Amino acid sequence: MKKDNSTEEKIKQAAKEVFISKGFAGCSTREIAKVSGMNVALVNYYFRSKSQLFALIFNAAMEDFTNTMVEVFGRDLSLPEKMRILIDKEYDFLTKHPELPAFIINETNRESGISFANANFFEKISETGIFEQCIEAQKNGQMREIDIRNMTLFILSNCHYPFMSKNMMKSMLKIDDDQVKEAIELHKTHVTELLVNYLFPKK
Amino acid sequence: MKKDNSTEEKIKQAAKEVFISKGFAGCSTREIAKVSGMNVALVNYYFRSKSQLFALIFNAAMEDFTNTMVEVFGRDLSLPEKMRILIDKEYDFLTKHPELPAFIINETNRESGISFANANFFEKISETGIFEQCIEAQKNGQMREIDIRNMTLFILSNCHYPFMSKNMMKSMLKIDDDQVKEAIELHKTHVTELLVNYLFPKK
DNA sequence: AAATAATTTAAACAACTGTTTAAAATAGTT
DNA sequence: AACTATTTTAAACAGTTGTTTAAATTATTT
Repeated sequence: MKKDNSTEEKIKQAAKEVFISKGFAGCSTREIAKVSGMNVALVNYYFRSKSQLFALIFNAAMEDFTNTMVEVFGRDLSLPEKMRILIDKEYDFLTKHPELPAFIINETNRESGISFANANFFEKISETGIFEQCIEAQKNGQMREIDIRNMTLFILSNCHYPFMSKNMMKSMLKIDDDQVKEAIELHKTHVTELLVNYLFPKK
Repeated sequence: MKKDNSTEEKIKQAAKEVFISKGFAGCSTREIAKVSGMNVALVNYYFRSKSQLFALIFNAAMEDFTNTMVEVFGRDLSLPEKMRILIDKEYDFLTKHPELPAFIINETNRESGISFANANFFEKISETGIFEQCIEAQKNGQMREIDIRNMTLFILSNCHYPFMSKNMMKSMLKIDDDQVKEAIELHKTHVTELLVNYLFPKK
């Protein structure tokens, strides 16, 4: 009945680790069992099937993934301030969880197509009032006329992609881990200026 | 001995299709055989193993993937012109091959780590003289002081991500295929202005 | 204390995995 | 025509897959 060091929790932690780094198709229930220190039967005893365990992990990851955006958009700040803080927080989060964007995008593209419990993302974003704030700013000429979807795409592209492409960059540009880290840190400041300048042009 | 409709070519085509849409771990040799209309033994008869067949497909995909950049950078044009044409061509290419960026990034992140035959990408880009052209433009104050690695990352982020995240966007923003297509087309023009304005600021 | 419920284990299941074998069919050469 | 080399086939291989079973162990309740 204890929640912390229970078998259930151990398996969930192992599943999180294994699923996120190898993907649904790239690992087996036996591997998850081994990492958790338990056996195969226990995985299905607590979670019924590989798919159900995966859905649990995926939805939690999705939640983490969208949290920052909802939280920052909900604050009482100007749009440029929100943008700067959001990018900063996204880079912080992704530095700690660099595998997450690739995991989510991959699994979202899987043939089987996930149930997607976090489809209420749109509502959550909507409730922050960010849309109204953008429309207001656009009316006042403080913000470029741009669809919110494109703005979102800008943010995600420039925050997620650098982390997703780490290994590709390493190979293509023949640089090592430290140089990648350095490049990403520098990139954050570029991205901030890039987006703020474009979305909220002076003059 | 004929090259075109041979068994070998049929299998290669099927492998390309299956590998790119499902990934190495997400498919079996039997599936590739079935799609090609052949049987399992023939796959290994012509390509020795699943891994070797995959390496073939991956390297060809990587080649296609980097071609546009090498080709456009090699032209005799100003940097802003190159940038505009490159983005246009990337979006064209990715409209035809939307699964490619996710495929390459995924497989590059696989634990096993691919051999990466196309590690000469850096040389190819280097030979176009783009680095010298950037340094020259930066000296003349026509281009922002930015590392070429970050410039590359900007281009890739804003071209690849929209296609990779198609399905995620569909779910998150609750839009359909047509709206995604529309948003991406519009996004291309934003990306062009975004990058050209930032990299080559007026004044 | 015995009786009941929850958890853990080892073993089995059928289906599928990548790969190999050896025989059959076809094509090419002499 | 007979002979050789290439291609194709069906079947088998050993190992892995997700999942289930039934017995053994532990915890909880009476």
